[in-house]
Amino acid sequence: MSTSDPVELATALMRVHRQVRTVLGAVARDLDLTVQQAELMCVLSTRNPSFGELAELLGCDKTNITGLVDRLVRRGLVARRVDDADRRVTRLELTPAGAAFEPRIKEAMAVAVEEHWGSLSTGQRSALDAIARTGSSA
Amino acid sequence: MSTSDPVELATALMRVHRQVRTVLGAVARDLDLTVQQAELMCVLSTRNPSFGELAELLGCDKTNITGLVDRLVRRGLVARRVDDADRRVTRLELTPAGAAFEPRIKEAMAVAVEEHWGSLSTGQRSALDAIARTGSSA
DNA sequence: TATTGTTATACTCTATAACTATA
DNA sequence: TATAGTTATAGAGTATAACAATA
Repeated sequence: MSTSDPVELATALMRVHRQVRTVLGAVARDLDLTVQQAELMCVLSTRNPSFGELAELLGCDKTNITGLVDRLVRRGLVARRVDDADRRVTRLELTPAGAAFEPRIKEAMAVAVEEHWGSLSTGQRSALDAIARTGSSA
Repeated sequence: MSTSDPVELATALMRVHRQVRTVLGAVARDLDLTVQQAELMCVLSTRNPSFGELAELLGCDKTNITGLVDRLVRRGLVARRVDDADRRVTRLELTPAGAAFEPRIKEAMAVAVEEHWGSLSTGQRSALDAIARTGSSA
């Protein structure tokens, strides 16, 4: 069990990725959201990114952000706001309805996550926290 | 920084999920695969799951497995095999070409992952390993 | 009758290329 | 000329419902 083997690190990350995806998918569906919509909502709770930044945060091409945002705008959860400093840039923000809804996503995720990973020790949780902060600016 | 807060645990997992998705997406695209195709290939390296088990492992409906598998069959990477004990069941296996290809996915992921998370300590890596094994049978 | 995999359908996500508006 | 967001397009992933084969 050589935990410093890069392939094992990759395997573990892929495994966690699959598991989180499954849990998040179920939670999102219960809230009538897709995984990507849920992720975007949660990102907005701490930032007002441009569309290009959103593409980087969500790991997809910028052209996909338009439609993704459109569907959430149609539901009244997010709103576009032109950047005053550079009018080419559009920033995204939660509407009041979106700001009220976003904590429900995280809380539903928290409940589901505790069912699967509730037995993790404090040390393991802080390690996960470090991993989450290490990866990149995302 | 109360790492035992369930919402923080959920937030960290969602963050890792997004980051891994971004990295895996880029790696998969380089190998002319989608994220789901790459995940399926890696799952097959240690199992020969039924289609129902695959759906659970990948966190999607069983009806999606048919098309996902079809595209990999068309590329000669995987093969269906009817279960002798229960002929309703189809099990999936890597072809020789698929078995030769699968390690390249994990190695490419390992290289990319080391770029992002290479600074993790041994303790953090083994914590991640525990998290990956805790979630479920997946 | 119940279960496994498939098909049909509709919608969402995805990248590539070409476009508009702004810088 | 370069950059941010949009549109058009084609392909892949997604769930729901209905179906065929097997148990």
